[in-house]
Amino acid sequence: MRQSIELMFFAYRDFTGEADAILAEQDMGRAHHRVIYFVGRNPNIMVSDLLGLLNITKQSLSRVLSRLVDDGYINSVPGVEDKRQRLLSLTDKGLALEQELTRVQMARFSRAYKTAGVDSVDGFLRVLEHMTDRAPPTGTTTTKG
Amino acid sequence: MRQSIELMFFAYRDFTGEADAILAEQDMGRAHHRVIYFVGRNPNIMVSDLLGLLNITKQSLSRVLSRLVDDGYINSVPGVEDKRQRLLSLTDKGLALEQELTRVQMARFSRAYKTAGVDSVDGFLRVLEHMTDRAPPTGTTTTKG
DNA sequence: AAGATAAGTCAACATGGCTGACATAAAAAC
DNA sequence: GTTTTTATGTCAGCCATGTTGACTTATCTT
Repeated sequence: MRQSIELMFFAYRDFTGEADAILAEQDMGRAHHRVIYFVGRNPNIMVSDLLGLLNITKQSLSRVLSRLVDDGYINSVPGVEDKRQRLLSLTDKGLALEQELTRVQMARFSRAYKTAGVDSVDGFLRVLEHMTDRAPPTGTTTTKG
Repeated sequence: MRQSIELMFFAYRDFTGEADAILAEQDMGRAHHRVIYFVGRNPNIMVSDLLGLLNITKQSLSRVLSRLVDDGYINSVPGVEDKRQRLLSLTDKGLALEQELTRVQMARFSRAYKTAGVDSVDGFLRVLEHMTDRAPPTGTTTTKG
């Protein structure tokens, strides 16, 4: 049980470590990564929805997002139905970075999945889902009902 | 695969969230928690070993550790064999806080383990172990060799 | 005696959270 | 059509926690 807590700490630290190193090369941090990642996963997301996903204040987001837009990683276009909104999406440059970052993290998962044995994956994902406060997506890793 | 990355992010955030709230009541942060936790797990650990575990600089640790010693959460006593060392251990007060924090995190794991199904636990731990850069402790969650 | 090690300190800096206050444009409500 | 609410952005400052570099002290090792 205590072992679980400890593993969670080390696993997360190492999980984010590689991506952090790549980001550091472009003078970016984990915050930039999260924005790039969630915009990539949710194309044309509006700012307030992104805030909700990230669970941070708009002032915090602003510092990071402005930089990403200025540097051409993210497009910000006014909504057509509601012109107050800024709809966010990755540029080609942003997509490239997102993929590079995702690649190293996926590689870590692949390696862990392989060495732990594929039988372990289902259980891993099931537990992880139930660790969050969010409603677990129903019918996802349900190999067994 | 991408889902794994996302789950990892949310699971860790929510995993630390409850403890963060308790710590905030005593005007402490996650850094204090980590120190309390690892000192609790490694009684009479010396400072440089703790630094190695936490992977931070002594200057970073100093701010947090000084406070914990001053406020009576942690004992710091010179080593008997090597008087340069400061051996760290939890006081009763420190132990009480550590247990309170660990309790909420263990509760989250219990809940997740229960709802995900006990069959999932072994796989979860196996994968988590292999996610880290550290040599996975051999023979731990090995239900199946 | 000289050098290495364990620990601590001072100073300065970066990142990424936070609050509060305020501005603007557009939509919604009346 | 005026008012209010909403979506966004911005300025200013605070806090926690990480960093580097330089230097001190005590103690152990050689």
